[in-house]
Amino acid sequence: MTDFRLNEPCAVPRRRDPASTRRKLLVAARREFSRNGLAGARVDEIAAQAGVNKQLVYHYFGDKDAIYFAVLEWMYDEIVQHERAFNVDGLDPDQALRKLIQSSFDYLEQHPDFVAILNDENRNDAAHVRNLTHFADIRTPLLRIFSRTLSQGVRDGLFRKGVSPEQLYISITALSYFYFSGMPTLSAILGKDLKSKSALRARRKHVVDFVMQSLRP
Amino acid sequence: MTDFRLNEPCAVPRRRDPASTRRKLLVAARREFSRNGLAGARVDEIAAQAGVNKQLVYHYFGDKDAIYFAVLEWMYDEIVQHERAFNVDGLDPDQALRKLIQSSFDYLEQHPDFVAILNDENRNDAAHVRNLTHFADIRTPLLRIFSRTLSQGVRDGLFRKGVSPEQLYISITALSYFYFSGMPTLSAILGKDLKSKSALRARRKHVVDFVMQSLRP
Amino acid sequence: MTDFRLNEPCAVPRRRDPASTRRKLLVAARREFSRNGLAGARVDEIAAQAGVNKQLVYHYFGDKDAIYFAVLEWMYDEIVQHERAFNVDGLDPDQALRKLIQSSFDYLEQHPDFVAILNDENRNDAAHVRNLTHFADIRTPLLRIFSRTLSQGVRDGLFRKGVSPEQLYISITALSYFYFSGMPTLSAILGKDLKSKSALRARRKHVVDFVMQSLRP
Amino acid sequence: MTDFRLNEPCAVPRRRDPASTRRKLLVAARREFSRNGLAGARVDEIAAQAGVNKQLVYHYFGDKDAIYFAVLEWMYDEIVQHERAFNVDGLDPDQALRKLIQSSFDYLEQHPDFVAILNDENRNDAAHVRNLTHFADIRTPLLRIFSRTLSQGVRDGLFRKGVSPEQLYISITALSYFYFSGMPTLSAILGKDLKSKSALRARRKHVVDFVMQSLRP
DNA sequence: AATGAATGAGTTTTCATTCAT
DNA sequence: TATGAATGAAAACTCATTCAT
Repeated sequence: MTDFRLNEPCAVPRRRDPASTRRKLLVAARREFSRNGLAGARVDEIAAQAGVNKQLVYHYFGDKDAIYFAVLEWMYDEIVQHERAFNVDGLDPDQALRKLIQSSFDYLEQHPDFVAILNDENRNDAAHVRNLTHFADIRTPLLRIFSRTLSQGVRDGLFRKGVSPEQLYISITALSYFYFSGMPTLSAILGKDLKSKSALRARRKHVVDFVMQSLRP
Repeated sequence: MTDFRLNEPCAVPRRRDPASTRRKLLVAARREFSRNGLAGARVDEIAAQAGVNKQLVYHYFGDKDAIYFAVLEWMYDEIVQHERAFNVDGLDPDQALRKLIQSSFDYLEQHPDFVAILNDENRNDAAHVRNLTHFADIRTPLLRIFSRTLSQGVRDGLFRKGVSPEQLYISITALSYFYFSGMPTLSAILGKDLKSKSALRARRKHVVDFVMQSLRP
Repeated sequence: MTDFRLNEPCAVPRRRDPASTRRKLLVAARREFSRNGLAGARVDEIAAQAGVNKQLVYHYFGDKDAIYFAVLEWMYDEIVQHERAFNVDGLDPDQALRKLIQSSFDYLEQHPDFVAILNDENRNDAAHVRNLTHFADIRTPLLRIFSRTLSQGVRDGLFRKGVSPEQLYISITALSYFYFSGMPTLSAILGKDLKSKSALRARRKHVVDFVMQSLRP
Repeated sequence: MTDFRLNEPCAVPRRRDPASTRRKLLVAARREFSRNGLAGARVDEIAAQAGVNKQLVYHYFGDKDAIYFAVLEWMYDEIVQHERAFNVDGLDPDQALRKLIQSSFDYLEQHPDFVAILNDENRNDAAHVRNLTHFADIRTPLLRIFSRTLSQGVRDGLFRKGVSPEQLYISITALSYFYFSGMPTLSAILGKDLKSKSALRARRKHVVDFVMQSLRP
């Protein structure tokens, strides 16, 4: 707003920075969509939060749906990147699985907007997510790790037989995801604050234990 | 259009049936809110689906928020009633817990609109649910059953020690709830239809097994 | 605006008069569309001119295109009615044709908005007019009269042979229509006011003479 | 994107061709205005069709109205040039008039965008056309030819007396102009394709005959 | 001369809500 | 109790125009 460097007129930073504008819009949109859902989100609010003219939403993305879609793509890219970075090489199945569970928990804790937006998508029958190019590819790396870890654990006598890797994948996700996604209602029902440091620590431990105990031979 | 019985102008049957009208509005509203969320739902659509005039929404409920709240109360009553009817007397802890898990799964399967609406509530920080009178009471009966069953199972040497009944309650709910709530996205990720008869049966079995195995001493 | 009959509370006229509202909207729309074309017309302006809330345009018609279409239908009905009322029975071909020409001239003079809207339609390739139900029916009565009058005049030795009734229909319309439709430009080119009483009288006479002279045997 | 010839930065050929750019914009604008009218035309579309940046419309012309005006001037110049090239010297009045009528018909057939834009101008009360410098001059040459031809024909006993050259000018124009301007609606009414080769030939002949017959003594 | 980002005012359309009967 | 007209505020989206490079 105020320019503090009087002697460097050409160094005035960030006037006309399309990449930055686009990014600011996406950040604001992600926030707005996660708070209010697709239907409840306001284009005006997105622009205001991004600190730019409303028309730029249309200039960069086309319409409300399109920027929503761009947010989904962004979230998707983040996850793919996160999972690509994930590495359990050298760990025994027990350690690998613990790490997987914790990683899943931590990711959801750190990305509450992801949880919120995904819930809205699911209510809407994943209408947009379906159209993400190669969306299904998301499963390959993670499921492969699950499968390999599980079968190796079974072979090593660490895990019991008969557990489907897909069901296990759903269950591990469920145990963390629902905690965050259902937190407001759960807090009301249980009458306690579930997002306190200690509550989070307790839940994280419970999830790991719950799964590992279930897999005992 | 034209009434052919001239002598009984008031005998025209079923025009004016307040109770029925109210019920039809609630049914339509539940459907509309579950499909589109609070923000996305349309008062026009609710009235149209109920087959009555839009003004009656305001006549019976006050405003959009109020009918949404009425839907929440209705859902809440249903659950309370369902849980009140729930009975594990005479069952040993193992059987009781299995029944609890299955019951939870079945209830969610049969009430997809409940799942959808609750998700929207959670995104909105449970703003309305909080205001349900005695909402917290919902926990008492169910948690008491959990606690009793769990501690008795531990005492009987059927279940391992150290599992918090609250965490167990969350986990059991999570394993079923997330399956339904995340179904559209999960289907896309896993590339299979999760709402088929066989998929539902498999998941139900997995959830019961997963929990029971985890509780082994 | 002001109610002058104080003693008849139930006679207070025109609060809630849907038919009147719809009519007022149509009148305002016809005016607005004729002045500014479909693209240039403003829904706001239509509502303001009708003295009602803008939303009523959508309530009664759907959208801007729909009220435009309704205006076209109205104009079409007017013409059909006008032509249906047209009667040359008992007149000899010469008199009948003169009457036809004058009637055509007079109708266009009295309906300048018709001319303006039709021009816009034509620029837009008659996109809407095409969809008027039975639009083609408009030709039947008028063309039939032309054909009959013409052939009878030929038979009676009043008119020369070899004139196509369709060409004649187009020409008679053209001679009047273009005068009104092109009036602003023509006035500028010729440097005189073409809509003055005397100019109109002169043109009307010219058109009749021009056609009748042309048909001489 | 990157220029690889470091020593001839300005030698990049044909980027920057002001005259060509201006021309391309005018061509695109004429097309756009004729299709959509002044109100319906889009500056974006004009630039896109011209294949240049939108800002150049403002650079070269000022604003939307100004480029519209430039199109009118262009059309006006074309007509003036066309009429200046027109020559009936050495022809007897009969032949001269036939040539005039045919020329008028042919010009309109070949310039449908002229017809479209003029219609829009007329709906708008010729607001822009009025301001064309020396616009009225357009009449001088053509009307003079009409007057001379007509009076000479009367003198020669070829044409009847009492026909106003101005009315004749309007009528001749009307008979051709309306055919093209009203073609979409007329086609719909008459149920036939009026722009086919044979239909055009028939109309052209009819117009010439119609006028010449009318002028018989 | 040329580009594309950025702006603000406007324009259509939607929607919850109230009014009159 | 029931209906449909009517309203005003707000929302999405458009568009001519200007700015910065």
